[in-house]
Amino acid sequence: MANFKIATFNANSIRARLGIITDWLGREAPDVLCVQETKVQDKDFPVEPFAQIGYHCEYFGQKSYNGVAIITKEPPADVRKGFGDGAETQEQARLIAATVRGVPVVNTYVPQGFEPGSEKFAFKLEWFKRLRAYLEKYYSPDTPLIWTGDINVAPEDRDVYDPAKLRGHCGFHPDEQAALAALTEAFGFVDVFRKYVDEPEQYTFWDFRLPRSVQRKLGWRIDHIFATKTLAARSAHCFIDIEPRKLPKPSDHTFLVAQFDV
DNA sequence: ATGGTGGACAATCCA
Repeated sequence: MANFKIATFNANSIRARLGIITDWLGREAPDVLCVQETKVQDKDFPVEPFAQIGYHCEYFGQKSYNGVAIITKEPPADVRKGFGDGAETQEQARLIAATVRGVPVVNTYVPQGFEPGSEKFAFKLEWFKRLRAYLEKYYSPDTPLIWTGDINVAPEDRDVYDPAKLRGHCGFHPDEQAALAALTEAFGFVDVFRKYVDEPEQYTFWDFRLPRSVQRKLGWRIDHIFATKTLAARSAHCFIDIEPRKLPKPSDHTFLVAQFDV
């Protein structure tokens, strides 16, 4: 069995974080890095810096906002961009899928949702239903599949810094947790990080607007790696790499990594 | 105390 290493990272502009990402790839050498919020049109995607360190890029972007990419050592197969469900009215580049070394990977940037009661919040809840229909169309709960990315929902109380205060806020609202749970239960998804780490205060996101949020542990665990049961049974490790968050110009998210024997 | 900062991109929008 060979080791399969996958990571996810919300870059908040792939061009602004290029050095952070290429340095990290050089150090961790994953088979796959899934990126969200690339914030770049396809014609301007920085393919060259990745090619120079031996990585191939598949990307689906738009001007200024959103944008996702799958960066791999070996060129992937079966690349798909967007839901393709006809409901992508205003351009919303939030999903890219590919099969890497035989492992199907779906990388999503789930809508942030603004605030409960808003149109954006309703769009976010609906987006989970569209994702479920998409997954049921192309994949099966009984075969290996990874769903990863910035999911923009903290599943449990231990996944936010102050559950009593934050309950009902966007990202930690019961309706969002129910929407996520409906999808994970439908597909039997295992939260791979929670297979290995039970402790609270394990975060992947810290708000830029809160001063010294990392040092004060004011974080959220909203980036996830989900695997179907048959694949999760072959997981070997999962961890949050906090080091890039300590760099001078970090993203507000950090890297989440999982390994499988496949 | 309803702010704060960062990025894209060219006045605000998004997170």
